[in-house]
This record gives sequence, structure tokens and C-alpha cells, in this order.
Amino acid sequence: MKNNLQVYNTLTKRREQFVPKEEGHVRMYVCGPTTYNFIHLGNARPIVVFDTIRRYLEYLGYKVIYVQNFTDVDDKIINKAKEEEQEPLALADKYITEYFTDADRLLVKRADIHPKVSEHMEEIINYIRGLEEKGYAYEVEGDVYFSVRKFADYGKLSGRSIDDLVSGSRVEVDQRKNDPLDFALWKKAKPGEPAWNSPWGQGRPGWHIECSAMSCKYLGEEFDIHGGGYDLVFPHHENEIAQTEALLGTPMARYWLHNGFITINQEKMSKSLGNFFLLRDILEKFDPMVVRFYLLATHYRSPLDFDDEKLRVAQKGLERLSNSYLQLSNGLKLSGHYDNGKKVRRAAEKARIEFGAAMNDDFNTALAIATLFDLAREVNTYLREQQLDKSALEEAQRVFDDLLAVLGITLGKELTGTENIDDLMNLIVILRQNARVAKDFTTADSIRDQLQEIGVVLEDGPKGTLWKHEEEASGLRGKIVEVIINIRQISRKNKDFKTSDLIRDELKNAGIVLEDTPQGTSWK
RNA sequence: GGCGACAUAGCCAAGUGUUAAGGCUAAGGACCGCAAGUCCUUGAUCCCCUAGUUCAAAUCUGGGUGUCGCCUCCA
Repeated sequence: MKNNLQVYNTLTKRREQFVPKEEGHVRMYVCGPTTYNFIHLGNARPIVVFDTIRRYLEYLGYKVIYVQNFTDVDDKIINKAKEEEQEPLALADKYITEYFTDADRLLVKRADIHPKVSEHMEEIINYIRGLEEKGYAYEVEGDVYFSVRKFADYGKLSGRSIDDLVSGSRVEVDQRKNDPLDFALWKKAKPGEPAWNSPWGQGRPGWHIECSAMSCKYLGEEFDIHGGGYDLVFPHHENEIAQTEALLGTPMARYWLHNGFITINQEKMSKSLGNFFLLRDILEKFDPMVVRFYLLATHYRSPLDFDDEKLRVAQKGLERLSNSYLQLSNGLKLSGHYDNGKKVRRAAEKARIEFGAAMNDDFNTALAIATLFDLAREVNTYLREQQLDKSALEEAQRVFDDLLAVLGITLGKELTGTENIDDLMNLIVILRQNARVAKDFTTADSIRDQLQEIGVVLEDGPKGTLWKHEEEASGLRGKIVEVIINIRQISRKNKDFKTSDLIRDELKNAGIVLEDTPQGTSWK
């Protein structure tokens, strides 16, 4: 299988041709969250970025095995659980559930495997024992440490030398360690802490060992892509490399990918600075697709500054694409067989090619999105034609669908859970069109205003009136019926019984029966 | 102190050797009863400063300035 995919590899600090170890298959591992809180926007970035990378690899035809772990055994979880007087594992599980609630809304596909630390103690302990046997690990009073100086390549990922690290060390030195840089593989349990049996007594794993043990279990030696936030490069990924390569003697992963940070006023969004925004709070104000679009509108390795204004800009941009997509769907209904669609076809083809070229360039989603805007403009221009060629529009729609699927963005689709309101809206559009033809703009505008109030927007175009509604709205159908009834009251008042009877008949066709009573009109 | 990244129009953001993508905003025009939307036109003679390399640089090299990150948990 051939591709022209270039990826920036943190390990070599270069862009490289992507060649998976096994032809046609990609094995990738992404460090997931420590689950002791809801995820914030900074956590969401790698989730969306690597989900998109995975989608693109699948688009290229690779069979991808995607593993994303949950750290559910950790000091922070233990502390939080203590505060809330809860079992640590129960707390971790709760936030794993909450994680999926958030990730699902961003249309992040589930990983093939979501391993948890708590369910891999045996693998982790065996891993540490293997390191002990090879002389890379040593025990001190129930703790087990990794001997950094025994691993000759230590520092190769983060570009540091051991001596630099020693001199710059801000960590309090634990005197029991042979060397200040040595890190814990296994930590002895203090009373009341969750603990597992091990050859070194009751305890729990250090932070880094889980990823070595679990990636090895599910992906084997030298898997293809290891991803995560840039702050994981050191020490987390550096230590993973040390552990894995010390034990297995083979490279841990071929390509190391790291995303840049979300910043607030140019400063990293982080839990310790306290300047973070929970994803779900943002989703109160913005559509998940807007957030996803915002995250992908900048290259994944660049810093990305956050504020509401930036999300509003993303929203406007996404609306432009949405409008185009909607107009395209509508145009399709009016289309036939004509031979004027050459330009659109070419634009669709061009978009597909350029989108691929952009993504091949280290997943340049910012540039890839620009190709969608180019396509939207061509489509919008074509839609002004009197005659629309069906197959050309279908081709454009297919390209939109395929490329948006890679980005994990859906546009103008029927949202799940939304009632079908096509029949009622068609009736309203006809009623309003009649009013407009009769120059009864008061009624026409009133209809538009009433619909706007319930979240439905009308747009009059050269090809008739289009409608769209922003949010997933339950009970929308009922609200629309109310609007129609209001319209009918006006016609009855004006003794326009032709219109009011038309409305009653049409509603009957839609399964809605009106009953006029002295108290007003009821419906069922 | 050590290591590293970045600096492009009002804003956001691509572009890593050869005419400066795209989006948002703004102005003018077209379709149009209005609204919304779409289309067209207008915007950096120039890419933080500076000295170089080159036929050619936003893109490479040296120096400077500024901002940020990692070196402690963090995506």
C-alpha cells in the first residue's frame, strides 16, 4: 500500500515518510486522561486530534488498531477520593463514564481498546519483574525504581542529557534512590491506599509503567504511532521508552506525535494554573461541532489560544459550510440531467485531491479545511444556475461527506432525536409564499418571526424558501403546529376561509386534527 | 541555569528557496419587498529587527528583540 503521508516525529525532530511496520496496518497508542475530574478543553485537543488522525489513516485504507488508556490508579485520584470520602476506583470509574459523555458529543470514535490500569496489574507486575531480572530495576523497602543511568539512550526523545537533567532538577531528591533521576515503577502502599499484591509487597504501579505494559500487551513490540500532548514528552514518554526498550530491546514506537497546547492569553491551560475550562461548560454555549471545528482549524502542533470570540469565529465559519451543504441538498431535489456540471465536478475532484495533500502533510487540518471552503464557494456559485445537474451535485455531496467524515464533522444532517417536521414546514412555506405573492408582507414577516422565535430560520432564495433549525429541539413539531394555528387564526379573522380550510385539510393529511371551539383551536 | 518552540494583513491562520492559501471582520456592487444568505470586487509590494548565503528567501545561516513551553502533576 502506497501513501505520501509525511508525519513530524518528535523522536527525530523531522518530518518523515510514514511507513507502518506491517503493510496496510497501523497500530497506535494514545495516552488518555487520568480520570479524577471532567475533562477540560486542553484534554479535548489530543482526543480530537488523534481521533482525526485515526480517521484519516482509515480513509487512506489502513486497518487501524487504536488503543487509548485510562489512568484509573493514581495519587490525584486517591487524594480526590479522600476529599469526597469515596472509593478511588469508584471515583475513577465515574469520570471514565463522564469522559465518554463528553467525547461522544465531539463525535470521537471509541478506541478499539480502552485499557485501565486497575485491570492490568498482572501485566504491569510481570513487566517490572522483567526489568528487575535484566538489572534495570531495584527495590528499596517496597518501592521499585528504574535505573536511568543503565539505559544508554535515556533522553533521546526529549533531547536532554542526563547531566543537564541533574543540574536543572527541581525535584526533591529521595535519598533512597540510587540516583536522583530514577523513577518509580512500583510504589509501596501507605495505610488506607488502594493496593495490590506484588513480589515487593502491597502497592501500586508508578505512572509510566502502565503505558509500557498495556501498549505491549495490545500492540506488541515497535508499534507505529504513539501520541499525546507535548507535555508528556518528558518525563512520561521518555520513561516509557526507557522501560520498554530496556525490556524488549526493540524501539517502542516508530512515530512519536505530540500536539501543542491550548492557551489562555498565551499561557498554557492547565490544572495547576487553574486557568482551564471544562469541556462541558463550553458545550453549554457552543455546539460540539463548533468546538471540534475550532480544534481542527489550527495545525495540531501549534499552540491554540482560547476565548469565546475564537469559538464564535469558528461558529461563523462552520455556518458557512453548513449553509452550503444545506443549499446543496436542496439543489439536489430540484436537479435533473444537464451537462453544465463540469465545473462543480472539477471543484469536487480538486477538493478531494487537495484535502488529501494537506492531510498528507503532517495532518494539516487547517489547510484541509480551506479546501472545503473552496469547494463550498464553487458549489454556491453553481447553485445559482437555472438548471442543476444531479450527478454533479451528488459528486460534490459525496466529497463533502467523505472529507467531513475524516474531520469527524457532520453538517446540516438530521440530528438524531429530532422529529420529522418536513411536512409541516412545507405547508408553512407554501402559506407564506401565497402571502408574499399577494404582497401581504405583514403576514409573511409574521410567519418568519414566529418561526425564528422557536429556532427555525427561513431564507428566501431564487429557488424558493429554505428553512433550517439550529439545535436539536424536542417538541419542535408541536411548536410548529402552534405557529400554523396562529396563521390560520389570521386567515379566519380576515374571512379567508379558503386558506384556513386548506390548512385544516393539510394538517389532517399530516395526522393532526383541529377542533375549533369557542375557547380557541385545539389539536391532537 | 539547561533544553526547545514560535514571531505572516484589524483578528485567526496556511505557506519551510522562485508571482503571499483559507476563514472572520470591514467597505462597495449584484440577486432581493424586507430579513437571512450567496456571488463579485477591495486588503500584507510584503512576512519581528539586523547582517549574510543564493540567480532567487517569509522560507537557509549568524546576531538581536519579544512571547511561550518543558526540566514537578498536567493533554
